Amino acid sequence: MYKKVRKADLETYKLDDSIPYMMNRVAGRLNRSLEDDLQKLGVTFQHWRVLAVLARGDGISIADLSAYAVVPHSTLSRLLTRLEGRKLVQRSEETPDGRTARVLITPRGRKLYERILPLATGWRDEALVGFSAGEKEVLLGFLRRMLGNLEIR
Amino acid sequence: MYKKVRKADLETYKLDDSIPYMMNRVAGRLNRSLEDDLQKLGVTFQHWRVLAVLARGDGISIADLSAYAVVPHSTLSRLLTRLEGRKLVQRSEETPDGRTARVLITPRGRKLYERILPLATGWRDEALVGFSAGEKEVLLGFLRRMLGNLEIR
DNA sequence: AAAAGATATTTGCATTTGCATACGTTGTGA
DNA sequence: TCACAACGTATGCAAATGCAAATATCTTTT
Repeated sequence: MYKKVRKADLETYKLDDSIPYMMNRVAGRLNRSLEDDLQKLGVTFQHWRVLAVLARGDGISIADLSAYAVVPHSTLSRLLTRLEGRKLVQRSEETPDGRTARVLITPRGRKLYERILPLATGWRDEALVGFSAGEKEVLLGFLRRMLGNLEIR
Repeated sequence: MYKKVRKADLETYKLDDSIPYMMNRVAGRLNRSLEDDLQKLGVTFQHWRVLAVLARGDGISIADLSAYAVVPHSTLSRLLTRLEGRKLVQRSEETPDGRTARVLITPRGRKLYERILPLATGWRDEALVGFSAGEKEVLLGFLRRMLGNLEIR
């Protein structure tokens, strides 16, 4: 047995009132804006995501990186190979475990990250024009709670 | 001349404190969860997005659909061809303009939409556990403001 | 301690993606 | 009204994607 669509849902459901939809729209536009900037640097949005995660904390496994960067394992594996080819990241030699990888960001990668960061924060600020510090904090709190709710139990 | 990375930014910038990053994580997890459900129905998340937009309002152009569904034109064009093959949508014969298309959702497409809707709202509700009605309204307001800020001036 | 099961990553393969471009249609200025 | 710019959509092509399966390593069971 699966949930039936309640008639009320069907009638009242409006896309613009849907939080997931609106989040996708906002995130999508934000990502696309940054992507346009990144293209001039010969970088992909995915590249940026990986670099940003690694810049925060090096030496994590591909599985963890996959979760943080919101990219499937298989995609990430090849993405890393490409990034390694450009000397932006590096699969560490010394792993804690024969199967687990430790992905590191190179100085070159970190430099690129620092080059991109202001572009990213610029678009963030653009999106948040008119938001008070308090409002931003509330929004961040909401997002953290949502992520917590969705975390694997 | 381009903005320099302020040292403070570099030191204090934490990924978990980044609203765009957190939005991508939340949206990403939400999308992936729904994707798993959709796979069993032989449908893609992109299919759902298109159907959801069309269910709200038929007969829009591909350009508009592209904006609402957050999918590039070229991708959407072929996506529609596939959906048309499955009789879920239809490019209308009578267009207002020789170039502009009018995309319609078929009864079959609408039925599928109604089948999927409870799955989507289910994940939304899961993410919003513990949120009061007021909080949801505030969050939605934030998202609308952000989208407004990013709209082409 | 060998076999079976878990876990982490990679790879084969068919599909999808999106940039650049082409195509057909409509609007505009000389 | 004839060129020519602007617009909306489709397509060629190279690259990226992701599911499923393979590989390699570690863990548990018997």
